[in-house]
Amino acid sequence: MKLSEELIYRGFKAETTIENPADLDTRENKKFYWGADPSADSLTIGNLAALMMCACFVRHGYTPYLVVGGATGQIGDPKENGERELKSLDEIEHNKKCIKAQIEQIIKSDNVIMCDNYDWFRDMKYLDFLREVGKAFSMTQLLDRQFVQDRIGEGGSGISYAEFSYSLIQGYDFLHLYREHGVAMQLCGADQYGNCTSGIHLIKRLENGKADVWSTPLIIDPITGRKFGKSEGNAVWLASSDNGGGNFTSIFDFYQFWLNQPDESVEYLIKVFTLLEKDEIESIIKDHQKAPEKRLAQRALARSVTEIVHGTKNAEAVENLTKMLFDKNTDFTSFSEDEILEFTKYLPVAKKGMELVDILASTGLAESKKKAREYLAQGAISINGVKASDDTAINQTAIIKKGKNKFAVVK
RNA sequence: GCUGGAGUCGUCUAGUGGCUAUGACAGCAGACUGUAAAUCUGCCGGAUUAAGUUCCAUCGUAGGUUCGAGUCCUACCUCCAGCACCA
Repeated sequence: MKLSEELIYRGFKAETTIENPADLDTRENKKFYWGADPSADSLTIGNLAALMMCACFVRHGYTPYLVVGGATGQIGDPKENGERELKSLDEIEHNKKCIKAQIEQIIKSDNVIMCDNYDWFRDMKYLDFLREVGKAFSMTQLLDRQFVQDRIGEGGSGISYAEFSYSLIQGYDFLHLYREHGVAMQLCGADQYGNCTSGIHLIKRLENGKADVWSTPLIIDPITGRKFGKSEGNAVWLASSDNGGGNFTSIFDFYQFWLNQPDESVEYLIKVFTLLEKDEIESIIKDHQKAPEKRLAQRALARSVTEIVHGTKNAEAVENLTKMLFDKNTDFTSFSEDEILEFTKYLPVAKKGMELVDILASTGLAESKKKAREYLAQGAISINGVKASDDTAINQTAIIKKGKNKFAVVK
């Protein structure tokens, strides 16, 4: 499949300045740029969708310039509904490192070029910036942008000068990469399209050059219609919370997230988030439609995404784990030492001898002891496959289950 | 700078001195299912208890008035609108 065909097949096409997608196949300048701000110490599956698109370009011979926004991250990309908290410089430094590692894990290619826009902003002088970049923008145009309109005026939440200027900074990135490396195309999520066009504008204005933007639709939660992202509070993180990774998403939960996708979304998600070929996808979807209760498509999706993000070994392990934990015939008391040991790598662990309520709270199965009691009363908790309703001490090795797909090990 | 309006749970929202801060969405759990969707039921600040038992917190921040404050007063912060100043 040609690049243009694949992009459209996988649903990676939203607004773009490229009139005929087929131009992408024959384009001489096969360099593109994509950027992410270090606003957290992990990317989410929203970023992953854009990265999968980048990977698609890379597979077709494009050279990626991947920018971590050390400078833009210090300002913050304006949201629709309110000013962002400024991050401390230390935090940004830390976030940059984490995000870089994640990007490298997903875009595997020898000619990836990683950049940090702080490198070219560090020594930028304010006056120089205004004279060169500021002069190239008309205030009317800037004020006309949708998010500015949303935030200024009746019912708006206001916007600071700093955030207002964000788009110029990002625009300058594009100009810089165009000048220094001859990059003439930017990839982005549809929400960034406006920012990207600032770059095009600058390149045209100052270099009399032609540059393009290609954007991918935002990944929308099909049920709620909201996008997946950290601002929405329903983030699925790429970083794993296993081995003390804080509030991120454990590999097991990550896998479960995909496995639980409704039938209506699975085809769309599998195209975006996996590297499976068209005929593979088609045959999976066909089989899936014949027997949706087998969740074949969800399984393929979950396996494949987990593999991309967390590696084959982890993906295999949680897939296995899932099989054992969800098989109706499983006798929970018959697991071997080795199997239990394997569980503890991916599931929260509590020491035996503790009260059940404490176990639930300390493993995070319940957010608080109060919740733990509530779950017990509702019959949401089972021990080794048997429903529990009382708060007793657990003195043997056991698998605790809360709800449909949250587990912990007592050992 | 002046005048007026606004700030309530993750989000939107009701609440003009009276005890228990509405309602919706999102989220979580139960039933039914296929670890799906839809539907029905319950929960939805924290701790504590055999127990809705008791305690604490909470309507932008800090004070005050009052037996009693989300509600009234004062100051401050943030936002919006209009006017003025400066152009």
